[in-house]
Amino acid sequence: MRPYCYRGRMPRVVDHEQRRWEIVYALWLVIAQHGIEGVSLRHVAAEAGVSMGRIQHYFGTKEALVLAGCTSLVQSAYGGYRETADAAPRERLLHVVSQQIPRDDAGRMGVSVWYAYVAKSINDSAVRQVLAEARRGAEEECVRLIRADRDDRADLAGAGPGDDADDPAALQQARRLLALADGLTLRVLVGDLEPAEAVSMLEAEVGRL
Amino acid sequence: MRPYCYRGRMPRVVDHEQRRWEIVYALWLVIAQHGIEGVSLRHVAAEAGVSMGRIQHYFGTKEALVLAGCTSLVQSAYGGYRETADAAPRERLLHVVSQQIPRDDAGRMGVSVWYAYVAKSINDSAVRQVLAEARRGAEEECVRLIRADRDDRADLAGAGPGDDADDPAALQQARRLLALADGLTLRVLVGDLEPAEAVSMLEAEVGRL
DNA sequence: CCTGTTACGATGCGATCGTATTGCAAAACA
DNA sequence: TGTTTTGCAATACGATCGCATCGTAACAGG
Repeated sequence: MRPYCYRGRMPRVVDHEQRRWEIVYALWLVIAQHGIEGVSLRHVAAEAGVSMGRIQHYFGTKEALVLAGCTSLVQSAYGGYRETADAAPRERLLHVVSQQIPRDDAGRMGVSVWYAYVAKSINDSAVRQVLAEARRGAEEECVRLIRADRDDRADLAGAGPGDDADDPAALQQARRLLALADGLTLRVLVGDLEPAEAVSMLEAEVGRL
Repeated sequence: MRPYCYRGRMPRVVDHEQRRWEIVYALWLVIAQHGIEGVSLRHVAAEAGVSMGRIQHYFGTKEALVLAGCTSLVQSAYGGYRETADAAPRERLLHVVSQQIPRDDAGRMGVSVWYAYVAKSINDSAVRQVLAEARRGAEEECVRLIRADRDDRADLAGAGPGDDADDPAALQQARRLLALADGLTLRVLVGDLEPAEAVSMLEAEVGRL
């Protein structure tokens, strides 16, 4: 996002990514505490301890800031998933569906922000596209994990992997798991359900594959 | 909510409930189209074709109006459920969990508004209490329906009803069904899932009880 | 040192917000 | 026919909003 003709000149060197991240994190705090309604450039600036001018400099408009907060949230979740790369498919599957269950205050904040964006996505097409892409990615990854897990167990039984055509059974399983995880997450978030119970329900569901 | 010493004097007779409902319906339209962020007294007044003064007269403050829209939404859903009073438990159960799946534009509007309130409930304790009470009611009703359905089938097999102690199995089934319905509803709402597929998944889930 | 570019704080503007206030028309009662 | 009470439209007000603009400090290259 530099000027079109960047040739190495950059006075006043600062870490742009660091600055942007500080502001996005403050944005998340504001959303978690006051909802998306409570987001104003002044509030975010105060929470981050910076001036409004800085936010304008790095994000331009409020809409761009809010959207950047959404993409950062998605990428942060994806980063957490990649750290499980060397686990068994079944463990990774359980991580995908139960990672969002809020267990501590940090988790509560993340999932509060996520739900705020979900609601916003109903009326905001840019946010909707970001979340739709993330959901499609999660769905496809779940399908892969379900098939990998099934193949693992088929190998134990001496059979080869199934056909590679699209797998409606696995797709439906994935959708069911993810939808169930979303619903349980909400109930934990509003205090209607204990985190442990939600996780154990998801474990049971994954175990029945 | 009349003056404390009402003795039948009431000039300028109007139907208060009708007036309130017109305003609440306009509020729902605004929420469905622009989200809760887009709610302002002026917008709602314009959508309802009335003056701001009337909204102030009937609801006082914006916060009270938004909360009234929430309780009206809950009661409207409850009214829809009571119309199924003379159906079999299993049919009623399917209605409870699949009624919120949006099938037409009216359904989409209702569930958009509902999701907006869900997100708001994270930071608004009054809304949270209304939704929590509704959720608890739905959960208890589902438990009743699941047990009634089970007893029906036990009667066919010649056995009596089970014990009346709290039923952890039925409770967990109810929670799982409702959470799954919430997650599927969201996916249909944002266009990631066809309504028919969501309903058929819920039918399969209810059928496996 | 000089010049150019970047980073960003400070400030101002017009729009919009929720709400308090005011005033008046219509209807019930005296 | 007043009088009173209600229903509501109109408007005024102060706060807050997003954003544009301006000024300047910091630094790189010449």
